[in-house]
Amino acid sequence: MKHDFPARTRNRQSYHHGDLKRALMDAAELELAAKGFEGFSLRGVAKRADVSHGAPAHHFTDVSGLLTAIAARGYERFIAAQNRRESQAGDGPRAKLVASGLGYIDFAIENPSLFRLMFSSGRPDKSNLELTQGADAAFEKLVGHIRAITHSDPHTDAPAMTDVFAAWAVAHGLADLLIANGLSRATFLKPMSASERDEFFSEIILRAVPAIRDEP
Amino acid sequence: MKHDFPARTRNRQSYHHGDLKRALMDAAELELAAKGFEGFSLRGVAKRADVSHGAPAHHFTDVSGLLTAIAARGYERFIAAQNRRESQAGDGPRAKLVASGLGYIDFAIENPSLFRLMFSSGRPDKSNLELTQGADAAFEKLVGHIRAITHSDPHTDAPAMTDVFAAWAVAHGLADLLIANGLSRATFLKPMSASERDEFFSEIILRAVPAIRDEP
DNA sequence: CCGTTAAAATAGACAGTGTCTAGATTATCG
DNA sequence: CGATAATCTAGACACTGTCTATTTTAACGG
Repeated sequence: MKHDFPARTRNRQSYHHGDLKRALMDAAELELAAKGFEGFSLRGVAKRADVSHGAPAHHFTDVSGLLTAIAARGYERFIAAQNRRESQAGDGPRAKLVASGLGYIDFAIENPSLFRLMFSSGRPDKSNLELTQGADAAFEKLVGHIRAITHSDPHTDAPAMTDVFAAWAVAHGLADLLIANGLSRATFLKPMSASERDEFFSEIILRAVPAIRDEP
Repeated sequence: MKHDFPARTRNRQSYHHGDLKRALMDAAELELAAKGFEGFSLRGVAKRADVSHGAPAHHFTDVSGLLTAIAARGYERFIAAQNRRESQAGDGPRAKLVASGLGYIDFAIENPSLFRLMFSSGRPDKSNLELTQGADAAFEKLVGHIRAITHSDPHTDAPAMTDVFAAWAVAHGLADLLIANGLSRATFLKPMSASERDEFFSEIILRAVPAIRDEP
């Protein structure tokens, strides 16, 4: 016998958790937001879920597996953030594109560590199906906006695909610079209110897809 | 007596290294390039420099100090990469701006981990003087390009500062997406040669600063 | 309902990490 | 030449991720 004292040192009704997988993902998001991307620890996640340090392995294999799951779920919120902005936006396809970009930036500001995990780290397993599905969905959303503006399919029309990447690069660049605090260089001109900031970003996003490409 | 065997187990002439600080920085860049940003280890750097694991602390305090120094030195190469492109470019200020952006991207592709360290990680100490000087120099370089195009000073003229951030965001977004492999979505249309890729990026960068803003 | 089997969760061990500290070695300079 | 400071070493500590044996519980076929 290895353990000569009761194993149940944790305050939980049953030995089995019931829904540990989800609980671990919730705990992992908290850990990520609290400790940041660098200080993230698998054992810290286990502590948050009030579970032994080895428990996560059974559901996620290793830390990369957990982070992959977190990143995949992140795409849902990522798309939700864009939808939120789009529903508040005006009608035209350009307005929708701009709103989508603002949602992109919203998401980065609200979840900087998760954003970095998803877009700027090699940690999630990019061959994971759920992850690639999330990324594909986000990409196709953007593709749809450009199609609505240009009336041509980016998947077969190279100039339209250029528009896709121009818009993506601008939104991504703004978001990444923002959470790296690079924009503090801009606001020293004058501190911006929320609506001023939206206006500032909107103009920059609009430049990515020149009006000349609009189809009536 | 604590050490009962000769302390000099390393194949070096003298106990003192001579130029350990520089040697550690070189080793750290190798380690960063080899193990990537995640797998970077201070002890691994010490091994590369053939020095005890505690030696780096004397020159850099801790791992953050070493990474800060690496990031600061990274700006020199970052600016050099831009200068290389600018010297090959045509005359006009727009051509110089585009070249600078292509250099931005070159740097990211050639040093992806270093790029991430500099722009997308909280690890370097941003209050460090040499680091902020490097970042400022890079920023002022861009400011100069926009000033040459618009003939107005971004530091006092808000529209010109908007141009600065538009150009910065586009270049940064393209670079960051590239090293995250996001561009693989574009090249499935057709694989691009180096010059085609330059053309592709150039067009996108140009959109950031509309021609209407040119001053003769 | 019971016994067997699979799943879920535990705690211990191991190598590796960053940082701290005491000690050993050497350069520097009055 | 001798004192002092700088440099480097090696051991310790707490922490990390992963592996393994073990315990507890759920699920399910008879």
